Amino acid sequence: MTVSRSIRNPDQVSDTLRDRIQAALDELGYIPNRAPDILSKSKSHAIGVLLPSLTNQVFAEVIRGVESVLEPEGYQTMLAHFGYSKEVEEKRIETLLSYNVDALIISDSVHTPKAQKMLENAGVPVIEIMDSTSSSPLHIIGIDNCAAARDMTQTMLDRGHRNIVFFAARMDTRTLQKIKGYQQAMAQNGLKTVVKETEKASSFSLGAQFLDEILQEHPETDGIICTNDDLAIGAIYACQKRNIRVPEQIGMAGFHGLDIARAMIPLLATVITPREEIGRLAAKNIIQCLNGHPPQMQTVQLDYKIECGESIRSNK
Amino acid sequence: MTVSRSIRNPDQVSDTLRDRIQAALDELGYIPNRAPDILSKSKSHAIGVLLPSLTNQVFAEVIRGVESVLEPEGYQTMLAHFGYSKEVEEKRIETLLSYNVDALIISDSVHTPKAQKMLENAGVPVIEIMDSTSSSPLHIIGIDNCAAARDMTQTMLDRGHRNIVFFAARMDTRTLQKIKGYQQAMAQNGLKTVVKETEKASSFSLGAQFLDEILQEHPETDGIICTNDDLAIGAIYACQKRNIRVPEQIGMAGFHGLDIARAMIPLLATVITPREEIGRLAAKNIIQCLNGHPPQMQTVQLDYKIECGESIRSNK
DNA sequence: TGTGGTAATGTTAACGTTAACAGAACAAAA
DNA sequence: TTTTGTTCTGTTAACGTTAACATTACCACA
Repeated sequence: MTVSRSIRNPDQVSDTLRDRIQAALDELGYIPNRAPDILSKSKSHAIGVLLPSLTNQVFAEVIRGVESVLEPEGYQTMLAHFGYSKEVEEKRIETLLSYNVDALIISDSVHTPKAQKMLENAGVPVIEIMDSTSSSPLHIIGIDNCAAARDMTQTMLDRGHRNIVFFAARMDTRTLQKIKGYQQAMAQNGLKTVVKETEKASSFSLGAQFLDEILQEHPETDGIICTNDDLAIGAIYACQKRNIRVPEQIGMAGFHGLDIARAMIPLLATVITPREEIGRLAAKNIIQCLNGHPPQMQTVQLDYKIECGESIRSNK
Repeated sequence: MTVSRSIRNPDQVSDTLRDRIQAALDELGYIPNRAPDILSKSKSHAIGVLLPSLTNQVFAEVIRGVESVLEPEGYQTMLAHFGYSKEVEEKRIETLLSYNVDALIISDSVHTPKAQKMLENAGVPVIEIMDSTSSSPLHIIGIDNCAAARDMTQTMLDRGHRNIVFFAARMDTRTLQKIKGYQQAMAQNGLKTVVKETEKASSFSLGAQFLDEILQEHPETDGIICTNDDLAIGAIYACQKRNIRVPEQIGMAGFHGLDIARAMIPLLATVITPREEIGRLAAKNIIQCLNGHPPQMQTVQLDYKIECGESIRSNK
């Protein structure tokens, strides 16, 4: 007990004893064991973060935001990912809870019934991030993907692109929202919609492949809006190989504003999303909840920004 | 006790009781608690993975490799990152061990003395990954970064580039190894070396900035080899802006072979590294150790591949 | 010398699960 | 009926830490 005290409240232990204890700790290379504390208090000082993917740059930046807040507060981040599979997500939720995480950050609103029940009964704060249009009963922090895609589509329409196609991948909730926004904008202008989709992950090569296909299927295409920057960039490269001028012949827009999109030539038109801010805000909310201050608003909607770049036509 | 048994060895419990137990579990939404088991057996079924950064694509792919092996074996991956700071690394090692991870995968050979001691006394398998030339006493899985950089430099020399400069960033062990290899190749050919370096992270924009600077400082430069693909790609964009022809005027080579490097125009010359394989092998070794089969070889050196792409001159 | 107070150190119990052992229930054979 | 064996269910202790309480040591002052 005195050792325990000496570590946590050094001033309650006499100088002599404290020095002896410290010497012993150093000699033994003592590392405190968190398990008993987790067991007796059901508090692990770890926050579970459940994301679809880690290789996706977007989520990597969310993580950075989360950790930038949690780390100074002394919380450990416990990451898990489920590869866009609801069944895997269910298992991951159970695993994270079985480790007694103090809170959960999740990134989708649709779950298996069992997962849903676990989240409701978890007894710890749960925050959903990414899409603010989610119908989830949880506290939500994200952007309006539908409106963002609608805005970007309208921007392209305003600049003279008409036969705009949507490149989708990984048909998750957010991509579906973006498609919805694209369709709304097109419908408002009385235009037909074409969506290329796949369950595969978005990538540069997929963008190139989609471009080749769309030229066959819809040679009239003069604009493309993509669910992710990498698709758009891959498609631009494919255009360059075929000597198709961007944006004169085909306009190209991405989503997220990754580092490369803002460095490449032509500068990519894209929707800049506050990924790191989403992570930071989610983490701040978690901390507040854990300190007994539940959030007032159920949904926090963050702003996105349409960046026109050089890959769509310029304003008349 | 019967409930515990019913979950772990259902056939040792009578049908009636098992059904009653199952019904109760379902109704309660029971989630097993791992803490007591961790406490009494010091086994958490979690493996700690300590990386410098998560946002770096390279490490994201290492993680994917690790998880592809650990997950089917029923192990949870516990990720931590230390932003290239030895002090933060020390804290992270302590945290991971305090959670009773069953093994550790780390990614650097230089540690604070305290961290070193913790690793030695951890009592769990520790594997170091990434650089096979490491002087670490641990089991190592990685590639020979020095030889890879030497090979790439020699390849550029063979193809007529002479005034080759090295773009470095984030001066970690691996980057230092690459610089060494570059210097060896240049020295063998009696050529002078120039290294641009910074403690900042590599990025597209840093590559562009470095290019602008090197044109001022060393206008004779006709080749650049970069510690990471993003630097090289950023530098290529900067060349395009200045109407410098790649590879005719300046040859450009990257490192790692990221997805974009293999899709862009011109195709980037790069060293393709087996990042996912490193992760997979490390995880497999961990599993073996935990099953009581310590690895025979201390160091496993994996192959890299020089990919010439279109950003260095073609063979005479 | 004792008294009172404070500073320092010690004791106990609790957390949830499971290994190891103990006991009960039941069936079949003597 | 008792015995023997088998199947099922129950009891106990242990894991390492710390909150809460209990005790001891020490010092100052009368």
